[in-house]
Amino acid sequence: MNKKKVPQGTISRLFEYLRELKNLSIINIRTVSSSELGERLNLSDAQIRKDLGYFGSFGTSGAGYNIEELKKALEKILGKDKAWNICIVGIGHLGSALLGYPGFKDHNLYVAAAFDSDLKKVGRTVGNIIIEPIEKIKSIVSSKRISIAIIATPANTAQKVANDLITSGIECIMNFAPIKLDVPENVKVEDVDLSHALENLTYFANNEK
Amino acid sequence: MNKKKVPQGTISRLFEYLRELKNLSIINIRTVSSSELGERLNLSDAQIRKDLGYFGSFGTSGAGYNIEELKKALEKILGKDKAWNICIVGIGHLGSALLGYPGFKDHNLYVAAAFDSDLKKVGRTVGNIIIEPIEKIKSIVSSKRISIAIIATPANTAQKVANDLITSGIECIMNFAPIKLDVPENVKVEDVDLSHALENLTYFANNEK
DNA sequence: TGGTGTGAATGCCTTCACAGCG
DNA sequence: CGCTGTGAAGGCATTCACACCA
Repeated sequence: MNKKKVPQGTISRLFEYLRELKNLSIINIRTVSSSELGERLNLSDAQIRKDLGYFGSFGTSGAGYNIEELKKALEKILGKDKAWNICIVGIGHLGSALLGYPGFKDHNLYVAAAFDSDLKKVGRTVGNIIIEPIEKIKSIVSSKRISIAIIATPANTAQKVANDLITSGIECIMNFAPIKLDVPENVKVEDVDLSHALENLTYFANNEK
Repeated sequence: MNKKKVPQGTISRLFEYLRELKNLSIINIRTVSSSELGERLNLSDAQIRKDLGYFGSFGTSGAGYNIEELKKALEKILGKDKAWNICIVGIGHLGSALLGYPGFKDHNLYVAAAFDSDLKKVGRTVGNIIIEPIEKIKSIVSSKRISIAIIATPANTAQKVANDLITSGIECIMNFAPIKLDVPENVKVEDVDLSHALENLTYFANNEK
């Protein structure tokens, strides 16, 4: 078991492994080798063994990995065995879609609050969540023990919202606004800016053909 | 001017530079140095100079970069001076939100078609786009010269959709489905899987505190 | 003098290759 | 014999450091 820093991409790949293990489990396969798994995911066998190596030894020489065991181990590593409260800030087009997103519960995530600065929206119910005014972030985030926030506001208010969230003790932010948020080191930001992704594509379409 | 392979992250950062240059331009600043720009974006000055160096020399020794000039240069490099047709496949919660997303036109992107496999949805109009049956992908994508597709279908149909898109000559795919698409080398895929981003966050919340 | 452009150094991640184990 | 686990090698991206230029 290696205590060195785990590389960026390793965590994302562990989730891919877990997804694929579930698929294999469904079709009643019991065991898989790193090369079989790699072939299914377009990754090298060495990559997979190395990634797993950061967290322990899960395989059997000559036989590969027991799928049920590895699944359990990965679920533990990745925090899939616990539930998390999340909130969504900014209930525009995107925020509304997220409020209705059925995939959260698959990951043990529960939308515990929603906020918007527009007083016309405040008080409305979407799904079974009441939209709260943005001023209540501080009280609600801490009282409901929300650890993950999704920012779906316009760029110009995102930093202010982030600041409020941080003083309320948020741990993680998923940021849809097209700006780089300035946050302390102990807060993790995951940027999911649609424009950004699209921009990468237009660059490719423009240059690589 | 360097002809070597441009690193992964450089393109994304060029877009950040461009955004920030626009902000500076608005407040009537004419010139910026790599270190000033870096401070605003939380990046090192060397990083910025290196990134720009892949495409040419845009600065003046001792003075920094002329903002208007650099803006124009970046827009050209990044293909922001052209318009692109896109389509959206899978008009569920997410696909509908994307159809209503006002940000596309900011990037010169035009939604030229929408597809869904559910015949109850086919024929409906969202915004001013008629939802077409998924079987028409091949004919419409090529006839309307669509270069970018957004896949917002469930995971189990995403690969099939991708195959259809590829045979129709699509160049770029933005993939919201939680699977790794298998595509030829000349097609660029940008994964924007919400689950994936959320998973990274739960890992952080679980382990780094 | 202040700031660019860029080879060289560093550091991180992936791939290689193989000893060792079941 | 097949496959894991892991040091070593290799490759790619970022950072350093400085010659050179306005």
